[in-house]
Amino acid sequence: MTFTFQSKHDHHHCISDALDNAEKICAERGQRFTKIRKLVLELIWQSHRPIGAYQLLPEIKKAGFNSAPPTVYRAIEFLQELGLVHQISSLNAFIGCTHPGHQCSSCFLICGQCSLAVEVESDLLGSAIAKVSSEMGFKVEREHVEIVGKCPNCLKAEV
Amino acid sequence: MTFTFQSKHDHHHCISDALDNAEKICAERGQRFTKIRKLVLELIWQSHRPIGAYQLLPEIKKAGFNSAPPTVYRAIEFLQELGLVHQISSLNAFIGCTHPGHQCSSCFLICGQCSLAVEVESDLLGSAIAKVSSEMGFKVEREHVEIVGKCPNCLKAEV
DNA sequence: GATAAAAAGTTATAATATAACAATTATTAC
DNA sequence: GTAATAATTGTTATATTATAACTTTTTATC
Repeated sequence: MTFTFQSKHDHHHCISDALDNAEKICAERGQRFTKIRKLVLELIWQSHRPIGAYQLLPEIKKAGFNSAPPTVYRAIEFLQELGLVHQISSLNAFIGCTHPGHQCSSCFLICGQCSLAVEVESDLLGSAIAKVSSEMGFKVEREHVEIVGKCPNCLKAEV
Repeated sequence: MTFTFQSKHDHHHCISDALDNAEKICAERGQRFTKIRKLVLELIWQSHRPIGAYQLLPEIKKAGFNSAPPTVYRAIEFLQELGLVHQISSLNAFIGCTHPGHQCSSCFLICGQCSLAVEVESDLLGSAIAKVSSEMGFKVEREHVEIVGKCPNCLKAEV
């Protein structure tokens, strides 16, 4: 049921799933899922496109919160630490995690045209990284795998 | 002869190799390897650590060039387009390419402690990315694979 | 309810990157 | 060789992204 570039899907379901999941994970870890944190997560989940921190500020203001940068960065940091949000470094942007709690390696397929991004888990990828690292005597802590290209929708539209 | 976290190597050789290579690639492509471009490449190659654009500015000034940000960003952009330099997005930094001209997928192993970074080529990684992408109907254009962790030197020093 | 801890508000600023236009240098055509 | 053209670099200003430091408010604990 995860998003796979197919344009037809019930996105409200994506959002509510993400929020429910967050609620659960916060509870498990004894962390507070405050209004701002929830709002920021919801705003990040407004689409399957990575979104910049500053783009969230106006909406946060509309919702009646303080909308200075630290507000949104603090919420994002919190969400990242719980694995609910990922940073897409090459875009200076953030996206909701579609596999929260999973240990498996994942990568982001990011369309350079429409900006849609899909997170894909892959054991093959994980083992490739593990092999490369162990051969170098390197101990992996974090992985950032961002693949930029064209999504199937944009490829189809090209013809 | 590529750097692999082993601390003992003739780094002057790394630098001169990189500059020679750049010279050759520029010639092949009919591009001008100007003084600034050469200097910036040399400065980026001063170590095997990703370096920020602003860190280069003082050295550029010392060398008697204009040292406003556009100077260095333009040179970096040029070098990136020729595949001589890579951006490490997660650090907002740049590093010299150790496999210029190669088509193979590569990833960066970045030590979170000493900041040393090694670029490793891997067919296994390439095929994992190819598989994941093709399954999604996604056409790959660029890959950013950044693995953060601990290098063998820092692991050894830990005990 | 008092106390301590956590979170959010607030102000200021740091760090990174680019836009826009002018001046210079190199290349090409004649 | 010189004029015209293109490429590169200089320069000024500013946009974008992110964090530091301190205050106030809210929540949890005793």
